[in-house]
Amino acid sequence: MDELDSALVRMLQEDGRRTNRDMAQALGIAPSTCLERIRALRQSGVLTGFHAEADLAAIGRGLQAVIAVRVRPPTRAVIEAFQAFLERMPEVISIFVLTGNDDFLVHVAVRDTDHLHAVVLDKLTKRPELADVRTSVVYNHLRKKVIGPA
Amino acid sequence: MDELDSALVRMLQEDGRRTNRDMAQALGIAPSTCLERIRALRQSGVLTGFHAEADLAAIGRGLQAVIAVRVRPPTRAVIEAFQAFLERMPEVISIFVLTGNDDFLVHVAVRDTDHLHAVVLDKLTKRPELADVRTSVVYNHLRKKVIGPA
DNA sequence: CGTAGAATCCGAATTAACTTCGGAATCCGG
DNA sequence: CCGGATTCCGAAGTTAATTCGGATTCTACG
Repeated sequence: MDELDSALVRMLQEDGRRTNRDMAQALGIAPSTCLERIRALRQSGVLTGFHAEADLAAIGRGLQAVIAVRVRPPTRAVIEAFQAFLERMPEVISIFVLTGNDDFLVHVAVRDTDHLHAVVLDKLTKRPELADVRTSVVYNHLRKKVIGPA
Repeated sequence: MDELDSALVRMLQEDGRRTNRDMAQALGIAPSTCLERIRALRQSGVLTGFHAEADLAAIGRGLQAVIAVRVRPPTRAVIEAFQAFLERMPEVISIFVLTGNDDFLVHVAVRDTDHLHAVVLDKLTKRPELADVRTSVVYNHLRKKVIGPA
């Protein structure tokens, strides 16, 4: 993980389709060297994948919310079962498992408020282990693409 | 946005480096057609970008937390200034602007607990508009890669 | 220092993919 | 049924990815 590797990670976080040649030229190294570096970064688990990002509104899911959830009892079995349940819900796009008062923070993307209401009332509150739910609508969600080393 | 477009978005969300030829073959269309479809999806804003994903632990930021923040007064000027401040913090990887009791949910990735403590005490609580902070450590964060239409 | 071994890097050649574009096919409104 | 517009295809040309043998650099140890 030298300066070259960091630069490559940064460039690929910014644009996952930037060509190998282009990056090699930007860094002043040979394309074959650049390719080998990136292969090593993948192999070693620094780069975990490449993904396209889709506009949520464009695919009919323009409303986002975060739902704080408390489950009882907060045992491993209950937590893991509830997490598996969340993962299978198509409305869920991200799950935080937390310390503190709430056990989960569930990030959902839905069609509209009716859809959101249905998710909370018809899916979440159907679960007997669910002890408490607080839903907040998301006005805006910013996600940083480039994340540098500490 | 027909069935072909949805399939392409799904495939590229899963693997942003999947080749055009490969996807064309999987869908039974010509590579040139496939390319044109993807160009149109980008042009129309459905596909917003391609990004590499890096392992946070591998880049020395293995500890995540979500910080619920309330600012006073919750005016546009204050909210926007605080958001701009958050965006400039390198520890912040994602920001939710919310309805409800808290105004922001700040997702941070830091080196260790000392680093987290420093972020909260030395950066956030330095801001005079900050009225309330609650920090929760993240045990686990799952992010769905493939997000289908509603 | 000097050296041997390992790791890294390079560059040319091969392979594969992207991209363009003219023409055929299809769709759709009148 | 017809005309126009859109979409789709496939071949050709361009560019990029990938491989690999040799040269260079680094490193540990005598």
